[in-house]
Amino acid sequence: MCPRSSVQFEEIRQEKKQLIMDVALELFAENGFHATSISQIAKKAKISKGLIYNYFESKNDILEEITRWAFDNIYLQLDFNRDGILTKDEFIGFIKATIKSVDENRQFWKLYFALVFQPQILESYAQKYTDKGLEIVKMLHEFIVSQGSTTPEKDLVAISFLLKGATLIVLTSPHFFLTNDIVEDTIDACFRLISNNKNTCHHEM
Amino acid sequence: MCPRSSVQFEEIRQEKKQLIMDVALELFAENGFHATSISQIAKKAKISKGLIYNYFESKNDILEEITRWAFDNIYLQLDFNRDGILTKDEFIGFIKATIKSVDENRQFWKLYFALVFQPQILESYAQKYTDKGLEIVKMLHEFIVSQGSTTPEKDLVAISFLLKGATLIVLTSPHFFLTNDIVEDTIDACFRLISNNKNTCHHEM
Amino acid sequence: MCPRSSVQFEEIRQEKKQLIMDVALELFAENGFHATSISQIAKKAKISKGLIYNYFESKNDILEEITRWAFDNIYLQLDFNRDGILTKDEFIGFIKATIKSVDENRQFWKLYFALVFQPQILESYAQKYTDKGLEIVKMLHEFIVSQGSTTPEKDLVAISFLLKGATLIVLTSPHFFLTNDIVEDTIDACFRLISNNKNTCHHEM
Amino acid sequence: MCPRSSVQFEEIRQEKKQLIMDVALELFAENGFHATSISQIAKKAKISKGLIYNYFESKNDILEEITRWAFDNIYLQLDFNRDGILTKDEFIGFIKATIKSVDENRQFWKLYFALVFQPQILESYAQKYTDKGLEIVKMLHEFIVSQGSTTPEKDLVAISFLLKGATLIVLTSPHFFLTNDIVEDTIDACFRLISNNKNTCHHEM
DNA sequence: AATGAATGAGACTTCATTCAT
DNA sequence: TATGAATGAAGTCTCATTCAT
Repeated sequence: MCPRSSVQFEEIRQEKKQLIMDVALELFAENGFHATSISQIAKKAKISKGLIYNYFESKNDILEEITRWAFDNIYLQLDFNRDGILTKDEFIGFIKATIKSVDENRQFWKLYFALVFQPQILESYAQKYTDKGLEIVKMLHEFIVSQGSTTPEKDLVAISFLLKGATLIVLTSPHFFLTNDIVEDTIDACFRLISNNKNTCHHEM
Repeated sequence: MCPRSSVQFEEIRQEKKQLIMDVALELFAENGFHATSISQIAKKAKISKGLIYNYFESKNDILEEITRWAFDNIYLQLDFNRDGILTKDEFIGFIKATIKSVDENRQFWKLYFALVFQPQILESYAQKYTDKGLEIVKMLHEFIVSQGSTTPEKDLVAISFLLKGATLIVLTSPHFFLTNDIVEDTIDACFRLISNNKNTCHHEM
Repeated sequence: MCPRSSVQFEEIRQEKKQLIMDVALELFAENGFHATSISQIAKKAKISKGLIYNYFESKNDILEEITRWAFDNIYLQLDFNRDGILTKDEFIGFIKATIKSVDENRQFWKLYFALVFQPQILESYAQKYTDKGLEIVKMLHEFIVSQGSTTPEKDLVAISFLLKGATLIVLTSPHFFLTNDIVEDTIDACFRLISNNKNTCHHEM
Repeated sequence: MCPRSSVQFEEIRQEKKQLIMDVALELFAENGFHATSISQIAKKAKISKGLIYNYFESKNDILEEITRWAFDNIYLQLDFNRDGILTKDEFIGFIKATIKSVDENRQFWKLYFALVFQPQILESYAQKYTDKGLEIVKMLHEFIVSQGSTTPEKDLVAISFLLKGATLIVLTSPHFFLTNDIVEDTIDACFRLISNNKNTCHHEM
C-alpha cells in the first residue's frame, strides 16, 4: 500500500494543505501564533509533524500562506466599487458585507487584528493591507461626496471609526449583540451622519 | 558598615520593580507577551535574568502586575461620572480623556487589545475590565437620554462604535491622523448623532 | 521510502524508554534523585535532553515509572505465600529471595531506601509499599505461629529487625560480607529465635 | 546601635552558628540536602542569607560541620567500653543507648542514613564513621565471646543485623512501635541468640 | 555582625525543525 | 506521501554565592 502511483497527487496535496491551514488558522486565532505549536496543529489535523514540513517551509510560512489565502478570499471581496462609483445600495452592501464577513470569518479577523497589533510577525503583508485600506477609504470618500455632504472629511473619519468599532464589537462581544442589529445600526448611523451635516453645528474644544 | 535600612531597601525595590514593569510593558506591547522573553527584558533593563524573579514570581506575574497597575492608573481614570450623572462637559471630557489616554499610554492600550483577543493569557482581569466597561456603557446611556435623544439605544451603540473605532485608529494609524483631530471629529460625530434624532441642533459648549 | 510501521515505532519506543529508565535508576541510586540532572541522564544514555521528554513527562515521571516498574518486577516477587500459608521451605525461600533480590537489584533498593527517608519525593507509591509490607508481616506472623513459637510477637519483631538489618548490610557493606553468608546467618538466626522459645531444636530442611 | 563593641562577640557567634546548624539539620533531614536551599534555612532561622556565609564557607560546609558536630556529640557517645571489656549491663546499656539515641536524635540519624546511601555528598567523614563502626563491632564480638558463645561470628552478624534493623524501624515506623518495646525486644533477642547457640542446630541451604 | 539586592551558572522543559525509514 | 524519533537552541525559573552598605 505504500508506493502509491496516481495522478491525483496534486489534488491530495491541495486538500492536505488546506486542512493544515484551516487547523492552523483556528489555533492561531484562538491561542495566538506563538502559543500554538506545530505539534498541536499536527495533532488536531491528525497528521504527523513531519508532514507539515512537506507542505510548508516553516511555521511562519504557514502563517504567511494563511494570510495570503485569507487576503485573497476574504479581504479582497470587500469591494463593491466595480465601476469606481459607489451607489447608495452598493454602500449599504459594502457595510453589510464587511460586518458579515467579520462575523463569518471570525478566526481570520481575530488573526488579522493580532497581526495589526504585532506587525513584526508578518511584515510582508502589511503594505498589501494598507494599500487595500486606502483604496476603500477613497471609495468611501467619493461616496460621501456624491451624497452631497458638506463636510465629507469629517464624515469619512466618523464612518471609518464607526465601521472599525462595529467590526471590533462583532469580534469581541458576539454574545451582546446580534450581527443583524449591528449592521442596521451602523448603516443607520452612517446615513444620519451624512445627512445631518447639511446643517451641522459648530462647537469648539 | 551598617546594613541598609529597610526604608532604603524598599526604595530600591520599588524603583527596580517599576523599571522591570516599564521595560516589560514596552516589550509586551511591541512584540506580544509570548514573543517577549525574560532574557530580553533583563537585557533591556540592564539587569540579570535572575533578579527579575526577586521581584516577580513568574513571567505571567509581571503581566498581571502591569495590568493591575495600569488598570488602577490608566483605566480607572476614565470616569467623569462622579455624581452618577454626566453633564455635557463631562461627556466631552470623557471622550477627550479616553482618546488622549490611548494616545499617551499607547503601550498599555496595545497590550490591552492584545489581551482582549487572547483572553486566556490573563483571565484574572477579564471580569474587572468587563465590569468597568458595563459601567461606562450605563453612564453613556444615561447621558444620551438626558440629552433628549429619541433613539437612545441606537445612539448608544453608534457612539460606542465610534469611540472604539477612534481608539483603534489612534493606536494603529498614528501617522495618518492628529489626535486632536480625532478627538474633535469624534465628539462632533457623537453630537450629530444625538441631535439628529431631535431634528434640532442647539448644543453649545 | 515507506514510513516505519507502528510496530517498529513501538519497539524503538520501548527500547529507548527502558534505556532511559536504566540509566536514570543507576544515577538516582548513586547520586540521589535531586542531585541527578536530566543532562546527566541524557549524556550517559547518549541521547539529547529533549528526547527524554518524548518518553517522560517530567523528571519526576521518570522516577515514578522506575518505581512502578521496579515495584512490579522486583518487590512483588518477594512473595512465596501463594496459598496463604508459608511452609518452612517457603519461609527459607522468602528470606533467601529477599536478600538475593537486594544483592541483585542493588540500585533499586538503594533508591527504595532513599525514598523511604524522603517520602515527599514520591508520594504516590508510599501506600502501595506499606500495604505490601503489612502483608509480608502478616505472612511471617502466621509462619512463626505455625512453627509452634510461644512468643510469636517477639519473634516477629526480632525477625523483622534481622531481615531489615540484613538487607541494609547487603546494600551498604557489600565488601565486608558474602551474600551467601548473610543469607545463611539470617536464616540460622531466625530459626534459633523461633526454636529457642520452645527450648527444643528440631527443624530440618 | 550599629557598631557594637563588646567582648561577647564570640558567644553570639557560637549561638548563631548553632542556630543555623540546628535549622539546617532539621531541613536536611526532612527534605534532603539538595532539596534544601540556603534561603529556606535563612528564613527558618530568621536571619539573612548573607549572614550564613559569615559562619560557613558554603552549603556543603554547613553539612560538614553538622556532621562533625553530630559525630562528636551523638555518635561518639555510643561507647560503653571504657575499659575494653563490656559487662552484660554495659552491653544492655549500649543497645538501649543506641536505640534511644536514634529515637532522640531522629533528625541526625535520618541524615546519617541519607549520607550512607549517597556517600559522595560527604566523603570526608565516611572513613571516620567506618572506623567507629569497626570499633563497635570489635567490642560486640568480645562481649559475645565473653558470654561463652560457641559461634560468636554468627552471633555477631545476627546481633549487628538486629541492631541495624531496630534503628531503622525506630526511624521509619515510629507510629507502629514504642521505643521501649523495641529496646526490650532487641535485647531479649540478642540474649536468646547468644544463649541458644550453646545447643545450635545445623541446617544446610 | 547583618542585610538583601544582584549575579550567573545551571536546572527543567518546550518546540521548531530534521531525517531515516 | 507520511511517520515520529531525534536534536539543539532557547525559554522559564532556581539557587548558591557575592557584595555594597
